[in-house]
Amino acid sequence: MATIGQIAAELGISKSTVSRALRGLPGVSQDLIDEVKAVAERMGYVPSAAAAGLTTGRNYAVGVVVPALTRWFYSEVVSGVDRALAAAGYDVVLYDMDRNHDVGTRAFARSLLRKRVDALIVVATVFTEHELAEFDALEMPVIAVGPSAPQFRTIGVDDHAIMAAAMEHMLGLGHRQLGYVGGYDEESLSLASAADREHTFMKTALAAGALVQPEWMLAGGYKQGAAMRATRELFSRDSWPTGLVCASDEMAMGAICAIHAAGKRVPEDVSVIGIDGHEYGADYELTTMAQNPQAQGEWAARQVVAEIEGATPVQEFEPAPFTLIQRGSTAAPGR
Amino acid sequence: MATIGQIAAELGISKSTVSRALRGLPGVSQDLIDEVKAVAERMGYVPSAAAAGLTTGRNYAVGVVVPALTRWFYSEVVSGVDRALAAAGYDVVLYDMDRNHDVGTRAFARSLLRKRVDALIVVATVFTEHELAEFDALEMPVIAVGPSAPQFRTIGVDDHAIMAAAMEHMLGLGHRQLGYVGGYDEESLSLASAADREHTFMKTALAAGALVQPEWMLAGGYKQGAAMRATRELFSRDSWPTGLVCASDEMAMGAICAIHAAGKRVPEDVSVIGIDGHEYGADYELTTMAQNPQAQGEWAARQVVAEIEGATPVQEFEPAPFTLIQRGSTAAPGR
DNA sequence: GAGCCTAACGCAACCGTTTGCGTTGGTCGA
DNA sequence: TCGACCAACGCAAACGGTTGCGTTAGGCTC
Repeated sequence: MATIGQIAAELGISKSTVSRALRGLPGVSQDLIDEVKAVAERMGYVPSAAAAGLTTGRNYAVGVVVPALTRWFYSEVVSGVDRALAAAGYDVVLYDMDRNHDVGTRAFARSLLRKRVDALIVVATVFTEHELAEFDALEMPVIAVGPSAPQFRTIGVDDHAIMAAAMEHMLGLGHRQLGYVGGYDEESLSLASAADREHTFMKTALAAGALVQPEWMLAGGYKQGAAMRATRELFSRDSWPTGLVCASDEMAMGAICAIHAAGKRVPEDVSVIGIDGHEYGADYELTTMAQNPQAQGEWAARQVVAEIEGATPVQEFEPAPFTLIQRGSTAAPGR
Repeated sequence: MATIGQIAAELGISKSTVSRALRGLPGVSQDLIDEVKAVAERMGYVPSAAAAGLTTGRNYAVGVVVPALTRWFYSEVVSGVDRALAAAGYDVVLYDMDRNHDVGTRAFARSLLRKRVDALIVVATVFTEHELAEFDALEMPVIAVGPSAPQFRTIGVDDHAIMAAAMEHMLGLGHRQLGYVGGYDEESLSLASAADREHTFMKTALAAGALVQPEWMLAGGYKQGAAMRATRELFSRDSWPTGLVCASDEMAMGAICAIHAAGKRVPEDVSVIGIDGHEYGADYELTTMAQNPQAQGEWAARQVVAEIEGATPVQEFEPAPFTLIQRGSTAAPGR
């Protein structure tokens, strides 16, 4: 509860000296520094970010905009952002859009319009022209995580490439009858990722001469439960693919559950591959093309801090790495 | 980028009048109000929360401390907190402990020590005596979500009661051979919830004369994958229970998957009940004792805002409601 | 028409820190 | 011995709002 002024009065010195001593700036003798710090500790001094920010113009806080915090990918990204930002001494101010697609009324109506943050990290969000103009007006660094956003520096996986790699694995194993579990997550604010993955699946499958029935294209909404339902229905019919390519690990695990429920075996009867690198995948013996959302969040956080501290922003797409984790859910087709 | 002073200069009036006009305070004619607002809009005025907070002492922000943002329960709570806080005009400053059990070095080293937030919401976290003393020193409202914390106003489900209710359902169906999927989540900062649920399971089962083999007590770590593994192992043996009580829905869904993989049927061969009310439960036909973490978060947020705005804090436990959602995963035992 | 009231606005101090610049006293080199 | 120089510290003006109080002018009452 004590202020710098009170510490100064207590010691009979000036506020400026206290301020410098506390921050380790030159111009204060070591003896005085020790003394000031001791008194500050004793008086329970707590610096005011508001007051400091007033003069310096820096808040040591960055805003994080996320479509729906409860979804796996987004929470992983935020977790990574938080970790890296904490290490750099910054706070994270959270904006969960939470099914509210109107970015403008949410994010802007709140602390963006109150100069509370030094920068912004937006996760998998698309913006209108108007909103982009507002961003410009705010004149703060903006970094995007997810599908490439041409307006900002973006980090994310190349959805075409990661799907192509997954297909390469399946086709390499000999699968030529492929199903797809994908669809669109209505809570996401960007459909680009889902569209790209589905597109590349189709293109790659057809190029390899694989058989893809229209009824093998399943809409799982990027959710485990929905994927399980859809897959269960697929295997209640009289024809099914030898391999199932899932646009996310959550859906893949749902699919595996449905396949078991249908009395079939993985991978003997049907192979399953996912995309994401979900924590639970190991227990499900799930083969997957793993990306690392936390690392992407950390990268974005470091980048944003660098820009705040003067680095010149580069406006290009930073492709996040992905790697095949081969486990027990994929094998050569049995028949 | 404009300030109040610049607006005042532009109009040839005083800063105080601009301030009052912008906030709709009395003492300004309607004509002037309109004029000020128009000029503010035109000049792209953005209020500074730091400057306002300096004089008022209010930040319109509350800190949220969470053990691990990526876990279902916590992300749901935070989502609810964010929604309610946004509605009240407050920002949320996030502190993800993220496997870092040392609350002191994380939360306190950051903006708590910089007076950035008006209050604190702590989710399922235990504190040391020292940390509690620090909280007291900060003199700000603190609300807890999760297991009852005697030091704070707490909202959460009564873990004994919710497990007892789940057991009542299973015992009522006639199950007398019960397995348990629980264990401890090593990422949680509080073991009380898991311990209470397991304790009540045991007590209730024994009181009803149910058979519980030691090897039917499964350690799922509150995670879906681990629960699946443990359950798979259980059903690879030669004796198994007729009903499986799971301490969380995630584990229950993992268990269902394992049961299917073992070639058994739900609920014909084994009934499964979960606790939580997870979104995916419906697709899994999962019977569950549903709680509502988002609603708990919202309640905590509203409570904290009330206390910030002067309400006298009441230091008692607020039991969160729960309700049985009966679906297809439970039935009377077949044999 | 004098006195009073009130709406509408200005003045200036204040919130807690930071920072450029001015002021000391002492050390050092020539 | 005398500037020169520097380390160590103080002064005071910002930063951008908020707020208590003072002032003014017009309208009202009796």
